Amino acid sequence: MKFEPVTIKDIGKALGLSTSTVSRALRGSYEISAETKKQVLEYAEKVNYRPNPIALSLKERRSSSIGVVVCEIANNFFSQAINGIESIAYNRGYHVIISQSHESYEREVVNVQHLASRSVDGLLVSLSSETTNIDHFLELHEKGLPIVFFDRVSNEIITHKVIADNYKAAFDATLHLVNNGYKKIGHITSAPFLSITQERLAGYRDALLENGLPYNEQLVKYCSHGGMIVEEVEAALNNLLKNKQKPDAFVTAGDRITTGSLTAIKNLQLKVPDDIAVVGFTNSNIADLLDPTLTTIRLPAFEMGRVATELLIQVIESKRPIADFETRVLQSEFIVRNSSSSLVAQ
Amino acid sequence: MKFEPVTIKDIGKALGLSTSTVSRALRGSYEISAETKKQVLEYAEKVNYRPNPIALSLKERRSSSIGVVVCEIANNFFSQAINGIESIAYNRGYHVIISQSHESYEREVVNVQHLASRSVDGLLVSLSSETTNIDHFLELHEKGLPIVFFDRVSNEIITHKVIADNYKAAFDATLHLVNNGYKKIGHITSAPFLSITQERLAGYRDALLENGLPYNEQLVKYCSHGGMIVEEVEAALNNLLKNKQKPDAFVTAGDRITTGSLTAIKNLQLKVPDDIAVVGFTNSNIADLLDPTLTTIRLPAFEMGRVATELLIQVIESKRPIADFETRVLQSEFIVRNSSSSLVAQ
DNA sequence: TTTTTTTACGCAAACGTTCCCGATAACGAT
DNA sequence: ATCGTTATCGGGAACGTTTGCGTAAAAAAA
Repeated sequence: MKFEPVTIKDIGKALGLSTSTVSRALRGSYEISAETKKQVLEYAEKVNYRPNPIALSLKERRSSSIGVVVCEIANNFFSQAINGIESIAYNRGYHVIISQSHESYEREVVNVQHLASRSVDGLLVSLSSETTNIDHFLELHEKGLPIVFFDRVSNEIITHKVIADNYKAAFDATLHLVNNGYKKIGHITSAPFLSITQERLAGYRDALLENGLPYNEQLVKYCSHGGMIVEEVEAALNNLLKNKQKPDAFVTAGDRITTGSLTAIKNLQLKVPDDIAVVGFTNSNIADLLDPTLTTIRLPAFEMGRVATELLIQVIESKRPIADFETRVLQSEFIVRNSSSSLVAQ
Repeated sequence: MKFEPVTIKDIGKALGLSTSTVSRALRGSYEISAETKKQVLEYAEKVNYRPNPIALSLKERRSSSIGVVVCEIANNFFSQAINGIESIAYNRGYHVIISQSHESYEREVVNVQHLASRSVDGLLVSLSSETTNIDHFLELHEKGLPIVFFDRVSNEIITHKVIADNYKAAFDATLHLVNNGYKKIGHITSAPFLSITQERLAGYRDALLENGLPYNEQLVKYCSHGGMIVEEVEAALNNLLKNKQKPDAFVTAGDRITTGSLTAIKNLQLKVPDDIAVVGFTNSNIADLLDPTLTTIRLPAFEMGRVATELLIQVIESKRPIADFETRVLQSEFIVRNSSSSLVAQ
C-alpha cells in the first residue's frame, strides 16, 4: 500500500521550472515574477500539493510535535488536561503525541526515550507514581530538550512547572470535615514520592494540627499505583477502617482513588456520610449524581494543560536558552455536597 | 534551543569509516568484518547513538505513526478505546497521534488533512456527529492511505470497520424496559446521520414493535452535537417530557447524553425510576455509585480500539492492496441495576 | 552604444539514512 | 602468471525541502 503525494519536484517538472523556483514561488519570495507565482500557486492548488513535513523536519531539525507523558488518559483529570494541551498545541501548529506510563517507571523511561528519538520538539510530563529517579529527564533536558512538568512534578529538575494548589486544597478539604464535626479523619493518597501526595498530605496534616486534632500516621494509607489497581484502593480502605481508631471521615487524593474508595465502601455496605464521610479529589463530571452527592476538590485540569503547553512552546520557540523557570500554581475548586454533611446538623 | 544528536556521519568521521560502512555495521550486515562491527557498535553505544527516525521516514516514505480522529477524548468510551489503540500500536512500533473533532465537521476535515500531510501511515477514525459527507476520507483512501473506522462508521466507504452490536444492545435495553412493565419508552440519541444512532434507533423501535408497543417518533429526541453541549441534552429531555404521552422510561444512546440526562432529571427533581426509568449507553466506571444505580449498556471500548488498530496495521504492512474488507462486530455488555427496576415488583 | 543594475530563475548543497554499484586486496584455482 | 572468488569497504544517489550563490536576459543608466 503506498500513497504518492505530489512533490515540489513534480510541480517543477510539470511546469518546466526548477524546484527552487517552485519552492520560492510557494512561499511568495520577492524574486519570483508575479506570473510564475500565479502559475505555480494555481497548479499546486489544482494537484492539491501539501509540503512534506518530514522533509521539512529533517531540514529544519524540528518536528513541530510535542510529546506528552502521562500515566493514563482514561482518567478524568488527564483527559481534560490533554484537552487543554491540544487546544493550544493545534493552534500553534504542533502535533501532540501521547504516551501512557501506566504508572510504571520502566514504561515511562521507554516512552520518553522513544519520544526523544522521534525528535519531538518538547515534552509535557506528569510523573508516574513509581518514578523516584528522573535522570532520564535530566539527561535530555541538559542536552537542550525543552520539558515542562505538570501536576506531578519533581524538584530535582529546574524547568517550568504547572501545578494545582494541592496544599491549600487538601487543607481546605480537611478543614471542612473538621468544621463539620468529624474528629478522626483519614487520608487515602497516592505514592509517597509524588509531589502531589506530599503537598496534599501536608495540607491534610496541618489542617488537623492547626485545629487541635492529632496527626496519626495510621490514618494515612498509600496507593503506590495511584489507584490504577482497584485492589490496592480496596486494601487501603480496609486497612484504614481496621484501625483501632476507626475514622469517621477521610480525604481521597486522586480520581481513581476516590472512585475506588467509594466502590469499596459500597461493597462493605457502609453509608456515606453516616458511617463515614468522604471528600475526594476528582475531576468527574457526575459527582453530583452519586449517592450521596460527593464533596469534591476539582483540579483546573484543562487550564493546567493549556498553561503548560503555552510555557513549553515559549521555550521551544525561544532563541536563547531560558534562564529563569517558573512554577505556576493554579487554583482548584472546592465543591461541598452531601458526602461530608455536618455531623451536628444531622 | 537546540539539541544535537550524534549521527552516523559523526561516527564515521570519528572512526575513519564511511557512512555506508557504519550504517551496515549498525544493522549487522554480513559484509562488514566482525572487528569493524564491534568497533562501530561499541562507539555507537558509547556516544549513545540513536538513528534519526525523521531521516528514516523520509527515505522509507513512512512515518511509523498512526493518526486517530475522534470527537473528544474526555469521554469514557473514547479514552478507553484510545487505551486499546495504544496498547497495540506501541508494541508494534507505531506512534499514536490523536486529534479531536469536537463533533465539528470542519475540524474533522482540517485534522484529517493535517494528519495526512504529516504522513501518518494510517488513520483510525470515529466520525463526528456533524459529518454527513466523507469525501475527505474517500479521497485519501483512494490514494492508498489505509483507514479503519470504529464505532461511528459510514457505509459510503469500503474499508475495515469495527463496531459494537448497537442494534442488539438497544433492542435488549428496550426489551428490558418493556419486560419491566414500562409502556411509554422514549429514546434520546445522537445526531441522526450517525451509524450508531441509526442502529440503536432501529433496535429500540423493533423492540417496541415486536412487543406490541407503538413506535412514536415524538418520543425520539436527537442531540445533534452528540451530547457534547449540556444544554442540548437538557432541551432534548425537556422536549421528551413535555410530550402529551409523557414517557415512563427512556433509553439514552451515548456517554454524554446519559450523564447529561441524569443531571437534567436531577435538576427537575424527578425520581428515577419512580417518575421515569432510565437505561443508558455509557462506559463510565461508576454507574453503580449513582443514585439510583444505573442500568447500562457498556461498549467494548478497549477491545474495539485493539481490533481496529490490529486491522489497520495489517493493512499498512500488507504488500498488496487489500481486496476484501471486513466489519467486525463486538459484543456490548448489558448490566441491570436499579434505574430500570420493574414496575410490578415495586 | 556600452555599462550597470535589476529581475527572474537554475544549480547544488545540506538535513540523516539506506542501498545499489563499484573498487580494492587477498587468495586459491587454473 | 592469469583469472575468478570472496571479503571488506567507499562513493554517490535518493527521499523532499530550503537557500546561498551564480547567471542569463532584460531594463535602466551612462
